[in-house]
Amino acid sequence: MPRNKREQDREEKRGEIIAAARRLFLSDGFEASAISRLAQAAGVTPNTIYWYFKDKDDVLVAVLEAELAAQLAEYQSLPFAGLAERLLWVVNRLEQVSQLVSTVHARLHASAAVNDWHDRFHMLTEGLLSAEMQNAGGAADRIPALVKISVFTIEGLLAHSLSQEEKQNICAALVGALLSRNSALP
Amino acid sequence: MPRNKREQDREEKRGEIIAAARRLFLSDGFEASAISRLAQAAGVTPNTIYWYFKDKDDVLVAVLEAELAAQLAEYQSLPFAGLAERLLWVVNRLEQVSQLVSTVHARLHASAAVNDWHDRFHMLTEGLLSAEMQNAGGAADRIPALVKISVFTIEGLLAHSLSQEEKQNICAALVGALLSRNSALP
DNA sequence: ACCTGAACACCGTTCAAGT
DNA sequence: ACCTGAACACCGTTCAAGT
Repeated sequence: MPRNKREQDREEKRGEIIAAARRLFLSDGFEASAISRLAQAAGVTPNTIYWYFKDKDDVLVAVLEAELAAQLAEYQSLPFAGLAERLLWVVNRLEQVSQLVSTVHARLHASAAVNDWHDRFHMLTEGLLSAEMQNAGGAADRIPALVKISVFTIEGLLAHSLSQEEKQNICAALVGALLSRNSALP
Repeated sequence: MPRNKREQDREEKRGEIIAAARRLFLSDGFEASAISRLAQAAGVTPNTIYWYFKDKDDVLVAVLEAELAAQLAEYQSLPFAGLAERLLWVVNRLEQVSQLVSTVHARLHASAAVNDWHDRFHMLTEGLLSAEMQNAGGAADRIPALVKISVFTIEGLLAHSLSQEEKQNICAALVGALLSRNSALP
């Protein structure tokens, strides 16, 4: 957090650019959101963006960090503890920012910064899911692979637009597989 | 197939451009393969590409169609019939063109042509996998969701670079879930 | 029908110059 | 420290002109 007026101003301006970028990225997508349009939406000149950010992918990472921080705060204070409930909450939240999710996967191979953020995100979320599963009494040795399958299934649900019915069937089948005798989760 | 000399020439030239594009897309990625470089690799002028293809995404779709046709021919004449064996073969083949897989997902939202091809590809492959599962004696009503989870897991394996050990664990867990009592596949 | 040279509009990014 | 105007190199794509 800022330690003086100058830094506070800087953070404010950065925050405005990030907010404008988030809006544009979500509505039009990363590629269709030119730096010039982004600057216009934030009320600055295109090259001003480069005073606050290294490049366009750096703006994306800043948007992702802000979004993650906000969602994580909500997640921590969720009023329910069940695995299935918490999983569904996460999927619903991710669905609202699915445009960002696909952008991350699209920029992964072009930007080291996005790749790093993506790695950290997976470690964090898979750590959380792993903890939830252990909490639910799963056998420790089977959990890592089941976590990956769960995460990949969620990513697949987000990337491919499916009907509500299909989504429910898939979620039910996934939870069924997680809870089956075979996977040693009660 | 071409019906006269003229059409044959046309198909030949098209094929050369497609071959050059496949090479570049796989080694450098779609975005890094500028039309100008693609033209140079094929021995033509940039705007000649536009005589044979509508736009850059149309070149991508042509590459995908050629690749799919080639792989499908091999798949049909596979010497083994086991579900796990055939699944592993598909994953290994997809891994060698994972750059194309991620490109498809990246262009999905920007190009209607790529989106259409992707839809057809999923219908085809999910149809095949569904048939393999029924062949293995799975309960018909549970198959669609399990197919989706399998496909999403494969896509996840391709998109996120994992160690060989992790991949094996995930594949084993997936097959375990497919074959479990719960999923009604013997 | 096929291919080219030259141009167009746009992109992300840089830089010297201002305050 | 912060911001701008102007430019740079590059991109996908188009088009009039040639054969």
